[in-house]
Amino acid sequence: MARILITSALPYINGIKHLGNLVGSQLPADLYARYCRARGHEVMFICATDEHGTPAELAAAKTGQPVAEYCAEMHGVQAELARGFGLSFDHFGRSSSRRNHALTQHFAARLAAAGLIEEVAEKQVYSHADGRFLPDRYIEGTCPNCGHDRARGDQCEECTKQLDPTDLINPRSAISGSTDLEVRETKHLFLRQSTLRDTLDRWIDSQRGWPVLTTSIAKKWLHDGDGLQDRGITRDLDWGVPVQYDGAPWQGMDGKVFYVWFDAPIEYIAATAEWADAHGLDDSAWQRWWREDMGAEDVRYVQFMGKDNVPFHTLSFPATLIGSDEPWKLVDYIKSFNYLNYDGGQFSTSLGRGVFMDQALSILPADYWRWWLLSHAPENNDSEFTWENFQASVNKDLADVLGNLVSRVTKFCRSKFSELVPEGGTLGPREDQLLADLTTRLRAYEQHMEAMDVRKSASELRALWVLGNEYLQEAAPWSAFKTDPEQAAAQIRLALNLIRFYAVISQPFIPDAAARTMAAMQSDDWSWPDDVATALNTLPAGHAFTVPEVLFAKITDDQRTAWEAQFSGQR
RNA sequence: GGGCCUGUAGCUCAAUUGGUUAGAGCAGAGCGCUCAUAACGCUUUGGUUGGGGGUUCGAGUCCCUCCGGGCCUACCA
Repeated sequence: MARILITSALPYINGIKHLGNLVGSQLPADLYARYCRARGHEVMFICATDEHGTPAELAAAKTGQPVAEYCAEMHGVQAELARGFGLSFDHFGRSSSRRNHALTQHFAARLAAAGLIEEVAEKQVYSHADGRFLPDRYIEGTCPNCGHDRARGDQCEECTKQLDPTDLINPRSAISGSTDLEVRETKHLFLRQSTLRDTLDRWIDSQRGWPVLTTSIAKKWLHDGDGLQDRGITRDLDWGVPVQYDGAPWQGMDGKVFYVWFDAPIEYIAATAEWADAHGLDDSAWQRWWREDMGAEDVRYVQFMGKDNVPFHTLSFPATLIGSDEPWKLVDYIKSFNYLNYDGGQFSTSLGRGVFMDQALSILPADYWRWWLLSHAPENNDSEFTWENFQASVNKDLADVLGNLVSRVTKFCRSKFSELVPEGGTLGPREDQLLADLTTRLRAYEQHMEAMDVRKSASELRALWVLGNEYLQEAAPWSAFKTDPEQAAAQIRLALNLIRFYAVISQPFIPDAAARTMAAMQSDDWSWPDDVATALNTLPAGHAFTVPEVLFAKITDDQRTAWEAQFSGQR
């Protein structure tokens, strides 16, 4: 039994996430967490909402709520949706928690003590009308290069030229439209991560088997141009972790907060502390996951994230942990994902294009989404959601191959025998062959799951389901029943056990259907089938079961067409 | 501009890292079965691996070049 720490990239607080966000981090992390638990490992699966930053403040302002209230509400919404999708977090925390405030300030102090914090005076654009400093992208104006009149302060989207806000002609606030802007000097803290470049480089080199996507992004940032740049880790905002606090090793930072990308990863640790608090445990309970001097030396730590998050997890966060000069647990494996597109374009929150988590659950059960998203996870490339593909995959895989198998076996048994596992008969070479095939494929499935090869795991699982249909076709208990009912009884007894077996191994992908199946088999034996023959003897003759409701209703053409229209944009 | 990823059957993807005749699922065609959600099984059609050139006994895989798609480029998170 191993101890496995799993974190999913934190979903940002400003709204409901779409399916692309879900499949890029939380969902595959959940798959892995469920699998590890099923194998008997001790798992700590952590996620949280990322609540700080300008977008959160603006989103709150839009609703007219105080930002703290807005975040609390949205956290509740996201937590509910996570439950709806069956995301089995041990704790779903908040980066605005007291724990994160304390830890973020702790790390900042440690980094300062190690000489890794530098005060830098910068010039930034201040908007009088908005009463705030504006991040570059929140300043709009005319591009000096191509004349596009909606160029942003960081880059012109029309000609892709990178800009400085002061380059813009007729700059204005993207928030209010105000042109009453002023360049002001403001003091910020920088993390001197450039001094850790070689350390980080060696650390990344020492990792084996990380996805190319992960290492290539990290290497780019380490070696591109002048190499790894120092980063500002504070901002002129109200909502966040205060930079000036009791015991802070600097002065004059009042009214500033730490930048989200400094405090968000620290929330992985803080959320584990929140978990301990929520369970009435003391600090040692979370420290044994995070401190190598307090029991975390045998922990394997795996992170899941979309590719946009890679630089922060390969460089900034490790720099924070290493720079603290305390024995914090570093990540062992970073599983990163490409993007999921929607029907020929990108998901768009602003245009309401694509399917969002709340909408998804309102039209179909979570398992449908989980199965499609995971079996099409964008591991090697960006992938694409189309309704046609969704309908075809879900109907074939879930309804026909798995759902119908459960249906045909249980109904056959009910009509020819009873709602009890039938007794009598013996198993023969055909059954031995099935056990051998199941074992081979199950071992392959386990290997893919352990390697976090999501798509391959899905296709192997599906192949395991297919073995059941192949066996039934060959054994043909409906024929055997006419001449040798005992033979049919033995076959169906095996098939009923196979259904429970499928519930166990499918649970990481489709937990709801697995639970319903297990309930129908009137069992609660979720133990992993280390030995297939033993697993297929779990339900003895005479054991009662029920015929479950249709496990997966098919998606009709009418539904597909309607949804296609409904989600095409303009939410 | 620079960097990275990518292009394989109508569609979605594999191919043990250079090794026999490029494989699966879906869709299509044919046959079988009748327990089942018109479900299942078997067989089968379908490929100049984006184009061109090169290295090699051997290239989907390595190199060059051209074409297409995507991402990143540090103040969105």
